[in-house]
Amino acid sequence: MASSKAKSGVLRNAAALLDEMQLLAETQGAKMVINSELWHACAGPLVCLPQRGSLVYYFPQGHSEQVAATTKKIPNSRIPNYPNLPSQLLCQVHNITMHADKDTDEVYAQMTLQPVNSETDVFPIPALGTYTKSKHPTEYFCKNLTASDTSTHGGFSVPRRAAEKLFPQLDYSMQPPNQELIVRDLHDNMWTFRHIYRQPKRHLLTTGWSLFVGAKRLKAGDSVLFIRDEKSQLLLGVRRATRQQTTLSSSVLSTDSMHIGVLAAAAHAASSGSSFTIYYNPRTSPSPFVIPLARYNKATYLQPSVGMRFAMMFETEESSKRRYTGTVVGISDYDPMRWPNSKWRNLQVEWDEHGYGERPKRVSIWGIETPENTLLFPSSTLNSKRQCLPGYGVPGLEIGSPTMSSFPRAQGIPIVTCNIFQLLDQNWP
Amino acid sequence: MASSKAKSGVLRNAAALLDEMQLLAETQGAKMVINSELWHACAGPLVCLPQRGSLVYYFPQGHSEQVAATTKKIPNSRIPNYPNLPSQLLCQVHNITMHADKDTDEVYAQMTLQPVNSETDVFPIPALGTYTKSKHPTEYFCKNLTASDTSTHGGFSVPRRAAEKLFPQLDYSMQPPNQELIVRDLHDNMWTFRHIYRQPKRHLLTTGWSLFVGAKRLKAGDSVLFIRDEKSQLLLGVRRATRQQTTLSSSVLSTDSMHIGVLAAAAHAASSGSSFTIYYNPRTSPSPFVIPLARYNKATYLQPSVGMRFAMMFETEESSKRRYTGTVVGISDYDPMRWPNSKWRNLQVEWDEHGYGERPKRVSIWGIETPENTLLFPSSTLNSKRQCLPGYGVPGLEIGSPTMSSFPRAQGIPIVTCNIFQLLDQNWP
DNA sequence: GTGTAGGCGGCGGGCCGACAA
DNA sequence: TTGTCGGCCCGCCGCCTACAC
Repeated sequence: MASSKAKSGVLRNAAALLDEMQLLAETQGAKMVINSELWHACAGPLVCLPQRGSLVYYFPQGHSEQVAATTKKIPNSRIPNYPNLPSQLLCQVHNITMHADKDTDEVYAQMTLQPVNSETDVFPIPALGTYTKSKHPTEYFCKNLTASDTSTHGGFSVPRRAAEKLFPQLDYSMQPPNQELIVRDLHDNMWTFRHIYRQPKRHLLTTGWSLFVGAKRLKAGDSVLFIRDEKSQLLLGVRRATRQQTTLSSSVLSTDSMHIGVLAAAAHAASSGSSFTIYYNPRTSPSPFVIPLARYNKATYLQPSVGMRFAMMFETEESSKRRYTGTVVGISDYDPMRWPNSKWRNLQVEWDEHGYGERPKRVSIWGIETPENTLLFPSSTLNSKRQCLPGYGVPGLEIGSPTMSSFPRAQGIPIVTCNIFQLLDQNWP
Repeated sequence: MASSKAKSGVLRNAAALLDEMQLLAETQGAKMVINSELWHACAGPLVCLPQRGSLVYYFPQGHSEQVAATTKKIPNSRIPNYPNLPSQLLCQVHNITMHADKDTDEVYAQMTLQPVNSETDVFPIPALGTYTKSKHPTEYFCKNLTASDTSTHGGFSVPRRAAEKLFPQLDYSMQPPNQELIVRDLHDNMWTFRHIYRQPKRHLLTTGWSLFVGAKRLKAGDSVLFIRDEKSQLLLGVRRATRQQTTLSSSVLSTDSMHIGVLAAAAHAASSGSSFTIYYNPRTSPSPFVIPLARYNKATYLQPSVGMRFAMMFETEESSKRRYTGTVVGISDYDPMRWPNSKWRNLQVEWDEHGYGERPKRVSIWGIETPENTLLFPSSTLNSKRQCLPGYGVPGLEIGSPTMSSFPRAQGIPIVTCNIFQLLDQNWP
């Protein structure tokens, strides 16, 4: 909070304005609770958030990677070392909130992290109901917008299965069958679309659609997604094509200062015992850098070894999940000078498949599945269900469930109803 | 520069993308040289930039103020102290470039500052011609947009004197007199407007105007400004109303991290002897925080005292300058805990006039004019002309010059053709 | 089943006056 | 001198059908 002393010296009108803005921001933050399922739908099927009150490891290197990806600048060598900042910092999640950029609808999460010395050094924090639960929608579809979808010339062509699965049933006795859809976005804005079923048999959104495209500044290649949440509300989200993404909004801080700011803030919190605040941008960040302690412990229970086989989840073009397999070919520091003995991306890997969507040459142990970590914790993986921890549970086990089979899956992915061992046997040489 | 080692570990496609973006940004920065006069017109009549190669004092407190004003958040108490970072850091300007935000046209300057130990510890840096000279346009006008100007219904009503002064002469034998204007903006985009002179006698911009309003997303209350530069080119700039300004583009760094990043970057540069990069947003920052050494020395030559009379320049609504007078009522640390003995805003002042546009209750000595500092350096103020250092020279002396009198001045400001002593006598009790 | 293009009707963008402040 | 509004026209937004793949 701003102390009255700090304010007294500032320009009077400026201070008043600041107060007003701050209040406004806080008020909005308080009343504007983002729909969790829609947020996760926009974030992607692999993204999970830690729970409020839970313990996590914070990885400064991963946070730096997110800054680099956001600014599209690799930090130069002028970044100082922070000898007191470990490569992984045990923290309790004091607060976590979901947000979406007012302009771009880009989803992000704000977390306040409190460094702690041990797993027992925690502060009891009441959970906030289901708000921070990472709940992925079970009914949704995501469509990559075509030139026709985004042109001013016409409306939006709704994939048949999507309309049948998500939209209210049409009265097919009408000529032509049509209805008005009212859908809400991440900011709780209402959008109304005319949904019509026309010859040749197809579902279209006409009136209202171009307003939406214009307001969100959608271009061909961007995606829209519709979901039906647990209350059966129809909701609507947006995902930008990776090419455009956020225009690097510098003009405030130099990229060097951003990198320094991220590290210095964590270092200061670690040494002073105070909390610090970070933003996590799931679609910008190359990898998550706030990892639940349980997941970390599970993954690091066994030492990795060169030659070890593993699998890892990736998001497909159609916003579903796809497992790729590979082999660990080396274990070494990613940045030996700055972060010696860090577990961040210390596994050098080779992938069984090449081409179509590059995959990282270095991964962290908690980012992959191995026969070992699955073997040792079968019960916890069975309990993970679709709640959180995707890619760390054993999603292959659930493929046959009604939840998963109810939605079209990516082409070319074998439907596997066996367990993890069979799965690994099938795909691995 | 990014070391090859740093890159080798990153995702391959990500690294390639980053390189590409970096190259692109550098190329654009290199070829896209912003018109200095237009930049200064947009920045305002009081804004001056230090010269490349010159010596300056960098004030971390002022930089923090800019961050606070940008994010509209006052930093909380979690910001660490940087005992090795002095309240003013002597630096050489290694590089300075003018920029404008692609989206908002907001002007800002990027500076690379090299901390130096003394005035003799400098590195010879070739000046870049006139590029970094702070040259304010002599012929310009700035109009606050009305509801009619920005509505889709009509065009733009050009103030008579502006059209006559800046636009090419119309052929008044035509019925009605009209011409096509081609004007360039900060990004070198070309805009064409139909300029027509109609009954009742008035100048209007019609065709093309609404495109411009739409593209720049101008609203009533924003300002447009036309200038004619030294090559007599007609140029066009934009200024947003202070209310909207930049939407705080967080979602990357927490405001705390920004404040920490600013201070830590400067502290690191100071202790390691490396350079650091900052952005200066003249229309957001409450006060400039990179002060030319010469100006600082001139201002601090005499000790300020309680009861001292002074004058200070402010920008008027019409983008001209206006001098306000006041009295020093106290000298004390602005932030005694964090920045003891800092000269930043260490003067508490009272203003002779109240109301209409709040003025700061604390100022820095280099921000004001006193009879003393004028007395001691009369020759340098006479040489300053209209090049740079406005508000620190004695602009009152130039008011009678052809340059100044050639343009309409703000209403209600007495035209003063006397020197600074008479001026002070006139306005002060 | 879905992307794209031609046809064309209607509505609002935008140019002109008029009028008032 | 200049801000705003009524009138009105034509350009293009956007809804339809048609057709290709």
